[in-house]
Amino acid sequence: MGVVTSLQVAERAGVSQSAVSRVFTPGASASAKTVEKVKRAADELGYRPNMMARAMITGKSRIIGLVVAYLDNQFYPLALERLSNALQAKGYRILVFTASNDKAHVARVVQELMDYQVEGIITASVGMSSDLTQRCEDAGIPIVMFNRGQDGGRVSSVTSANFEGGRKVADFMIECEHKHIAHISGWQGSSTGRDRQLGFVAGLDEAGIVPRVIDGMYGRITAAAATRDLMDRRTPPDAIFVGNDHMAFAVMDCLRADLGVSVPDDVAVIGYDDVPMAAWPAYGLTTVRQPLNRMVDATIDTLIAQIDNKSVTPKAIEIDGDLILRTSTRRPTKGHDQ
Amino acid sequence: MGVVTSLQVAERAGVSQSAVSRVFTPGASASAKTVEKVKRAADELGYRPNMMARAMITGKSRIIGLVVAYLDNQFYPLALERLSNALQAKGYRILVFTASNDKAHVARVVQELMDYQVEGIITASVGMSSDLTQRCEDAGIPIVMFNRGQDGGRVSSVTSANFEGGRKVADFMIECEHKHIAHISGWQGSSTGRDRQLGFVAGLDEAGIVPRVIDGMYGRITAAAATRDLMDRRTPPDAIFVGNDHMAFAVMDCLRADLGVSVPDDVAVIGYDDVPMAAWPAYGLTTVRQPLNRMVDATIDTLIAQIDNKSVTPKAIEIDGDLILRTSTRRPTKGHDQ
DNA sequence: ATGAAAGCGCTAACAA
DNA sequence: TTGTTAGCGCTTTCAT
Repeated sequence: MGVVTSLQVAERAGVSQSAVSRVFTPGASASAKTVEKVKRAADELGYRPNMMARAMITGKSRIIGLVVAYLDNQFYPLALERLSNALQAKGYRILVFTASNDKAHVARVVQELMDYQVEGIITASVGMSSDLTQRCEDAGIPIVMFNRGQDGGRVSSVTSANFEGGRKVADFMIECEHKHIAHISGWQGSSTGRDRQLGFVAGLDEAGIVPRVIDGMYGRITAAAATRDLMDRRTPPDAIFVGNDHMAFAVMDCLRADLGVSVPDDVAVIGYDDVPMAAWPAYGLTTVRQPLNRMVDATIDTLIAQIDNKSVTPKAIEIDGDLILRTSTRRPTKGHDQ
Repeated sequence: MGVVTSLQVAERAGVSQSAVSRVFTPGASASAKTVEKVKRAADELGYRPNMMARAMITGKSRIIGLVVAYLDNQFYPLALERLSNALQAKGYRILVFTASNDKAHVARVVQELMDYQVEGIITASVGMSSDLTQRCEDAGIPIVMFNRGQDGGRVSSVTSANFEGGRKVADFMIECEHKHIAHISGWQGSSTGRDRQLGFVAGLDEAGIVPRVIDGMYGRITAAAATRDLMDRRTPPDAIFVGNDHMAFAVMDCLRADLGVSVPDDVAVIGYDDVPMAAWPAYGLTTVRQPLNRMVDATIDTLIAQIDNKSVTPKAIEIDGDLILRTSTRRPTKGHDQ
């Protein structure tokens, strides 16, 4: 039957129970002979240490909590996969919760994670209320927000340089001499959505251009509706910056299939993220790359640093990403500086 | 500081520690007055039961292990999201591991899951060796394989009716009077890949057609290579059945962008899964639907039944899915029966 | 309905 | 290096 205890192994190996424990504890010492005897007995019995019991004693569960919202935007499954792999490689397990962007829901879920004594929490693209942040701090559980910032700066976050990213798109559109520019923004309830828009607007402002802006809410349907709205105006845009790739695909679909508009000839479209699909020929989406691997590495490094040394202060990390030129835009007419 | 124990709550509430335990134990009894006192004290102290300790005693961790392979095929993130939501709703948490399709890797990962005393395991599209199956059985841990079958029938599995699905595609192609038919199959190391191919070949056989078959290995690059291979022949196919949507998109990209071939005019393409992207106008992929929600429900029901009653026998559940007609195929020239 | 007491399987001092 | 001992925070008899 399944449950073999260290005591049974000890009896079979003819040593004390603590000897068994030591053999299976990474930083412990036992004579080669003891190790040999114990390992043999353990193998014969099919013994494996009970991680729950170990976690209870040590206070270290070796589990990281991951809170993630919707998985229909390809960026997140990929982030999840990378985070999972990297964490596994470092000996951590992942307890996953899905949560909507509703703060109350997130709070419930984070609370549950804390009940499981997770050593740290990563939230991927969900917002945290500041009292929730406080509770985690009180409980001594480090948090890193992935792809979302937080105003207070009381919690670590890893994002791409969203403001600069938005500005890069603006600069490019100016070079291309687009005149009628629109922005279907990321959800304005998210820092990423706001920052990209802010950078974009600031960049266009230098050329004296004020874009039309509609909140796309990170959804396909809302983005398509926004597209139709934009194109119905007397002077439809000749370039649209979309708050992320996921929406940009919907925008391109709407433009081409519903409205019969050509991309990039009639309208240029630029996204944000550079998910793999952006490179597929069906879209060829020009977009600002979020360097996923570097973001994941930064997230994990930050989290583990905070786990190992609770006193390190939270920091907001921004990782720079390039504008990747593809076929959803034309080449600039002027030279592209730098 | 974070750690508040039931003992501290007991002292503050002026009751015994066991009283506190009972108040927080679902099936226990305490007087309204005690409940009131304890809840108030717990709130003031910010007490929450330690799930690790509880799990250690009861042997019920309320955790389900989930082993998943690659997340780049949209079908899996969606499945993960649905499984996660449904399991959360039933009070279970999910410990996620990513594993390659390498049996040794899967074995390691499942073993680790067992170390955490998970109450059950779901494997999504990864294969299990039979001795691993045996070990889980010995440990009394139920397993359900999602979207993969197992020959022995010693473990439960939930799949779509893959053989019938393949046959439906064959019937449709025959109705459309396609003559030169090819199949870029799912990985032949997977039951799903094999069953779909078997059904397809069997269906075509009734019309005396033998398709050209290449293993697409579930990858974009391999699928594109297979496409090029097929189209280079003296008599290129006029219809291709692709083992899943993920590859089918690559096939369509290759056909249209690389080879300048029209879909469906020159070649019809049919996929398998019906991921959301299949309905996007850029592809409009005709495909066999795998009813995700029903598959998820069946998976969870089966798993929980086995957890609640260890003696229920494993069963292989197959869920029927329709062929969804879109623009990657022409309408049949003959009437479509039924 | 309640409290006292005995562990769950393990780690971590402490002696030896 | 080893065994002995004392818990980790909780659930669960067993009396009361």
